[in-house]
Amino acid sequence: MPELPEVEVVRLGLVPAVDGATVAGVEVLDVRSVARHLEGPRDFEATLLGRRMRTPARRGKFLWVPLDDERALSIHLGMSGQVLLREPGAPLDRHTRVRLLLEHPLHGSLAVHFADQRIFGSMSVRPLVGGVPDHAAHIALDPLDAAFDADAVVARLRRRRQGVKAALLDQTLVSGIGNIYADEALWRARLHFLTPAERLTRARGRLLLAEVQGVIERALGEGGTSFDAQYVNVNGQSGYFSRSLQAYGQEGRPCARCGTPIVREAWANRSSHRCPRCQRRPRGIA
DNA sequence: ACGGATCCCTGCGGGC
DNA sequence: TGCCCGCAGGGATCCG
Repeated sequence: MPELPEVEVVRLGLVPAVDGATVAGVEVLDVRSVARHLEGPRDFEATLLGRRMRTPARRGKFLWVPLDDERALSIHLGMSGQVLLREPGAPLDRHTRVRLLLEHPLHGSLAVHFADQRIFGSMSVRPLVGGVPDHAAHIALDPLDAAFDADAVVARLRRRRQGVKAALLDQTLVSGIGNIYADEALWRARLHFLTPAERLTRARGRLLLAEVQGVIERALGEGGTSFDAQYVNVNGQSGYFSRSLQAYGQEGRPCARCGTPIVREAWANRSSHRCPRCQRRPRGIA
């Protein structure tokens, strides 16, 4: 479920809790949640135990906690993952799949619950390659990265024949964008999701990326997008950006620009939302 | 290179 | 009430 802003909210919540903490306990409650730890659940537990944690980092939707041994605890929230900070011995949250016990030199003991309803998310310990977990090596920089080069991304975008939404969702081109923020950025840029990326002018491409950046920053400022209790921060609280959505989930509601009802269309086994007037189907596209 | 389908899962809300 | 269906914010992989 979570996209870049939601993952960043989780990362920010984790920083003070885990930076400098030592892992004092690890319990895998559902082995499926550590399937990406190739050495198995027992190794996951043994490997983490006693490790000191450093400042959590993120690229796109990948989140990780660097350890004291050139590896990192890698966390991907998938569609329904949550990282929750709890008192030690606190009752398990629903769908808790992994529980960590940490000892922090300043804050004392703390439990970390990894809860995940659908188990598309995962935890694993992975070697860091160039500062990034090896299984995220193919992920492109995200729009919040200091080294993000918008012009370079636009240049690559304009070489793609695929529809612009498919390009935005391709994590090897630019990372962190999911279905919500793709629809929001396209609405802001007044682009139909099937517009071939190669048809964008350089200026239009830059504008689109600026809209991506803008919507991500605003969402982050609101604590992310929550539709229900599914996406929450490390303290179990929802974000407020769902109030500001203009396209995603707005089927039948008037477009904020022109009043035409927003439509929802099936696309690539998911949904796309757009204003049929502001975001016209491009010529020659069925 | 790209679109599309499939799989990994659980749970919800709507329609009948 | 109960059952079936569609749907859900991700992504790896395979096929054509």
